Amino acid sequence: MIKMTHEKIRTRFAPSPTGFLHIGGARTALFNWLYTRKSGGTFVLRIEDTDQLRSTDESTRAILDAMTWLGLNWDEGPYFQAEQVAIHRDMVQKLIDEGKAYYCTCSPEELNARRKKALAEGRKPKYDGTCRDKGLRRSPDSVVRFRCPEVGVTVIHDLIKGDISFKNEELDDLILERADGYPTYNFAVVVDDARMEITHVIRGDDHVNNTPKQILIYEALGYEVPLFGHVPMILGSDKARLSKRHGATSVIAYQEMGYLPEALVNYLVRLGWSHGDQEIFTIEELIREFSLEAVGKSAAVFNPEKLLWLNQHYITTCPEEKLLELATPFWVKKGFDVSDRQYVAQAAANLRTRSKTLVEMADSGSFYFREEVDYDPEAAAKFLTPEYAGHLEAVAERISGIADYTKDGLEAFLRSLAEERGTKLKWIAQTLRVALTGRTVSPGIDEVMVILGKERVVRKIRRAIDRIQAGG
RNA sequence: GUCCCCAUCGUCUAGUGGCCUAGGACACUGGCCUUUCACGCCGGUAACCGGGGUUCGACUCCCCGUGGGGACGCCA
Repeated sequence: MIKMTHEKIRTRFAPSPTGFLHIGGARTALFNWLYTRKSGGTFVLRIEDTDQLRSTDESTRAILDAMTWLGLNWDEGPYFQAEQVAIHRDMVQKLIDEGKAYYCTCSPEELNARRKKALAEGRKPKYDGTCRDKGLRRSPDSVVRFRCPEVGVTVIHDLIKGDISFKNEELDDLILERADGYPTYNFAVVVDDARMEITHVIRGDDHVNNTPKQILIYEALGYEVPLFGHVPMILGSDKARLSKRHGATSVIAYQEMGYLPEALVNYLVRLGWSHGDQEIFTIEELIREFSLEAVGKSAAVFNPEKLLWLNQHYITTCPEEKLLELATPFWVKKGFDVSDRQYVAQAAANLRTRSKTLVEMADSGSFYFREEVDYDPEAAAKFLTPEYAGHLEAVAERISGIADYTKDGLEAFLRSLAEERGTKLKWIAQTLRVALTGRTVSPGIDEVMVILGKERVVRKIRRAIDRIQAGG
């Protein structure tokens, strides 16, 4: 309770703007966000755009949009790393002045050749120190390398994985500043995290091997070393790193496929983190219960089926007004008239228990919006026949006389009609189903009739009868 | 190749030395409900990688092996 300001937690999410927000990145951002919200800290967004060739504004935009969609709001930023080059250069100079870094003129080609040779000979392909003690000065194509300690051990006290130690001799004299004057990732990330006073660095565990080098740089610069938490990777069904081969990996793609952000967040958080046997979490619960200690240490396989299940859960349980908002755009995209909100809301409510995604809902509910029924050939061949035409005629004739035009009233009407006509409800229901929806699969036919309303029902039945009389 | 990490049902996981003849969830599956399809309800199949220790007692601790992942860029 004392020194609150000093203990305030500051985290960051630092994507590089070279593509869309990836599922894995989204989970990392989510863990950072939850950890920060739980502790009342500050969540910083920083765009790592020091790679001038690959960074694009479109990617930055896309990443911001995806985070917003997921509800991962940030408190500071976005900061752009490339805007800090002057500071990065000062820091590099400081290291050179102190003898902690040196200029190197080995060409990329040479380095590549040496790397290949080392690998072929079974050695670790680290920089061989050619320029380390040459005392070179800056030149047009020189780079700056870190003078890495050759003895000693560097240990990471990881919040998720526990202590991890590395022998410094295994580490490399990594490049700090490129020939183009821009800092490399491992240097820029240290300077920026330190300057932004990041207290907890939560990131993917593919960064574990970079961490000892970064710790050494923090120390060389005289900065305080933050706490680290490395979250395990997300794998595809073949246990290989998740990639496009395994299906959609972009967060926005899931939005387009009709997933709810709540579902994706809930799925992602349970991939690696757990809280007893609980599967469904509200955001409030997550903020309350989340902890890095409960994050597992092993990589997790991405399972689209479970995501689908969660999506269905959120579709079936969200409030009706919310559902209307969610579903409408997908029908708009199909070119349907959605001006009657009441009608759209009823259609969506009617379809929610049988839709795993909003796209599925929009597809299976198209009949609600199409005047012309799009008959499934097989279904029409089986039910839109002279044999069943009488059922349709009867319904069309009697429908205006149905006083209790509700689900129950219609069910009673159809049952008595079946009895009257000496058949089973099943045959009348299926025939009606094909006439009204074009398919043999649909929501309960009485519900469909209620939502469609008498006029539409009669029009569709007339059309079906015409079709039968025309001989299919 | 070297270094680092990991290892419970097909998948996500619970489990922190005895409560485990290992629990939940997804998927799969049998049944019920039923105007089709879903939903819902009831039930089922399915796992502690292998070998050594430590201990009265190991899924839980230690070691080795095996398997998987990651890193080894003037990418991040």
